[in-house]
Amino acid sequence: MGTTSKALSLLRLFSGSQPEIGLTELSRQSGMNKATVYRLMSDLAEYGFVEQVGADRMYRIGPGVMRLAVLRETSVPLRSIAKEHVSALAEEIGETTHVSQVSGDELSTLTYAYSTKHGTRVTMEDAERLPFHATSSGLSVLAYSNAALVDSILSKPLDKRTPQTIVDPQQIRDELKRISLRGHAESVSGFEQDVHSVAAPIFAGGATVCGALAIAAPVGRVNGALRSRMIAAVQERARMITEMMGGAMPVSPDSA
Amino acid sequence: MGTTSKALSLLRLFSGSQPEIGLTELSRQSGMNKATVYRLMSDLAEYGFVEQVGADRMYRIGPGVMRLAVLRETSVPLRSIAKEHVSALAEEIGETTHVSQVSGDELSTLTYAYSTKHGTRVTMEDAERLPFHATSSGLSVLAYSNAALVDSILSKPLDKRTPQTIVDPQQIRDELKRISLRGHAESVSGFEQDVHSVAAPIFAGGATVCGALAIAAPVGRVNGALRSRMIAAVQERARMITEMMGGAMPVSPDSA
DNA sequence: CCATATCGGTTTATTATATGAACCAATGGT
DNA sequence: ACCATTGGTTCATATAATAAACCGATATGG
Repeated sequence: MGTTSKALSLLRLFSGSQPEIGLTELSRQSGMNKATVYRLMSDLAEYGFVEQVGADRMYRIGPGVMRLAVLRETSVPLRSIAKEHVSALAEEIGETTHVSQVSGDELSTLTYAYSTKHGTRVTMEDAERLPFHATSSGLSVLAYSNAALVDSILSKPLDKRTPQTIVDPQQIRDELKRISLRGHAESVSGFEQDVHSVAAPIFAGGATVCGALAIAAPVGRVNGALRSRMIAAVQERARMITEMMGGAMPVSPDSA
Repeated sequence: MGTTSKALSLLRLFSGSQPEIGLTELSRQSGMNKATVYRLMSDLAEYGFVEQVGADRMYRIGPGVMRLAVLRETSVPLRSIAKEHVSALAEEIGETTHVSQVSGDELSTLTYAYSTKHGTRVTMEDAERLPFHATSSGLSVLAYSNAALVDSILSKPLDKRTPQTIVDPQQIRDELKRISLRGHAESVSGFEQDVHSVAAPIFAGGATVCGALAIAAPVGRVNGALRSRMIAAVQERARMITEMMGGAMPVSPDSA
């Protein structure tokens, strides 16, 4: 594995639930020697990708990534456009909404909004990685992705997150076909027990899928009427986000 | 120069005025061999830091940086807090406002807002690097930075952007002392001809300066009354941003 | 239409950089 | 006082990176 790849892979270890990580723990999680990790993190720090904080000198993501994010949003303003829509959608439907984004073979939460309508709600974690196979967002993205990504995802061991999680590749492929015909994905307890979610894909740069918009609600609150409203609203908002970014809805899957 | 550093230095070549760069041009600007650039960019692309677009396969910043930016904002929400304040301040004062952020020895524009009050305005460029010595933002940051950063910046050749740009290190040091006493910096045509700007520092993580808030207006519109309002407003808003991030105004400079 | 220039991309002998076992100082817990 | 664990460092050895030269494709000018 190349040196640059090793350094970048260290950045992937940070998460919403673990925003700060010490040197020895980074070595443990990455499987790299502590001296190697120290050198790589020093290089990353020099360019602002990480910084050390506190008396125990824990690492966290640094300010240097912000300039790159600003540049990214100049070209593909997914997060800034999505932010407004997830807020409006959360208030319209009264449930948690979120947008996730594809980067290579990873899907991660970009922004989310809670509704104040209920005392309980489905909660989110910043920048959380979502499994493609077990979430409505992931499935709606796969339904419009090229065969290479689908094959890559389905050829790896699929985690059975809940008793309801589908992990048979052929069953997933069949479901992807159905999703591409109806334009949205739906998951009941596939990722988290007792959470019902629906998602629709978002496209950029022509008809390339770049993420998904989803609504998530406790199973007990989702009756037929709410379910219909969720489906219609998530598809309409996803279409609006796509249009605002100058993207286009595709004519068929495997269009990439 | 280490391999990781070479790769990361390539990312610095992207800007608001040059969001897409081809392979050969990257080689030219970086001084590295084209084969080397190709390999390094391939590694960066694998982790989502860059992607290639268009028939000519130009590189641009990729989606992978967004997850890191979300994590960064979880710890230091400077951009999201600043965004609201620069909008409000632009409407309050009627001029262009912006927040910039320090990353190592670089200062770059994080977010900005225009006022709709006038037909002409000072314009900004996304993620633009700002020289410390020639901008009110840069000077207000230096006035509260540790001696190592000040020495580093002032030991390099300073660019005389306009006839009014101060480039004598001793004069700048004297000005930094005055800025730290009054709590704001002011620049008239120091960075751009006929632009008058005032800035105040923003602190995070205790009393560490992390950026600055600035107002910029055409020289001809800045009379005594407007100038006083600009100074008072930028200091008050910078203090509010600092407090919202859990930072603290310092008691004296060189406190880091 | 042809020659030339320029681009993105590739190869591999040679060169440069990275690695990690062993070590150190500091800190916290028993 | 002892032990465990942390962040940080060193340098002989191992590994990866480099870049001159090359290729195919495309665009341009004569």
